[in-house]
Amino acid sequence: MSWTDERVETLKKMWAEGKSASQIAKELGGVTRNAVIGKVHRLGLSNRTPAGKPGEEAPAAKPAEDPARPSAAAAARAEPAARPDPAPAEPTRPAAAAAQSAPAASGATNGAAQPVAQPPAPRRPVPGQPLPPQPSQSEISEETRANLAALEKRARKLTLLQLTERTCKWPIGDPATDDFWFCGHPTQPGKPYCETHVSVALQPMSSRRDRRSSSR
DNA sequence: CCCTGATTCGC
DNA sequence: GCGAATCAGG
Repeated sequence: MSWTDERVETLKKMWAEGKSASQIAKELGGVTRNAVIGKVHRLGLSNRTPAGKPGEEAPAAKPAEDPARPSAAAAARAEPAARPDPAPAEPTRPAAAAAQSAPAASGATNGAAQPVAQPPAPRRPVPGQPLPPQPSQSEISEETRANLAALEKRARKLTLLQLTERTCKWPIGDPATDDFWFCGHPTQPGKPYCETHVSVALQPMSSRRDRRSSSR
């Protein structure tokens, strides 16, 4: 793969937007983040990270870093309440993450899975009242729920910025407060969540398999 | 460990 | 010019 004018332009645009080299590399395809970084340097557009290397002068400005990030809290608080997919690292193409995870999960299982469970985002762990009445808690077994509770306590408490393809993106806590983080445990290959959260996010087709065989 | 960008150097 | 290998910080 070569650096066509088009690809270079995409590179420039994304780099200016504060995208990381690995993100750009994935977007372009056919190149590694090293290639992207190398190209960035050859193009002359460099200064971006304050923590680059010692022995150099102190950077003057750090643009595109903040303006692209602060939407993290907003995006996180808006999405997870409705759907267990905060679309963490793709502000440009929110549909990409969903389109990527959903089919992958449904195809990986038995071809019959659908996002049904909702993350416990709006819930708050209150001492003395750990489990308020929740009639619409889907069809998650008590065992699984206990499993989740235990898992959340062991969460790595990753921030939005630390999420990658291999960190579980299950939101935990209340996005409106700072009691909010992401599970962060290793994901199942090709899936957005860890094994436990995959089991609650992507449930197999409903428990009703009774078919009235009219024929005969 | 995971991530990030920076630099080097053989191609 | 290119980018893998390596380095270095978080």
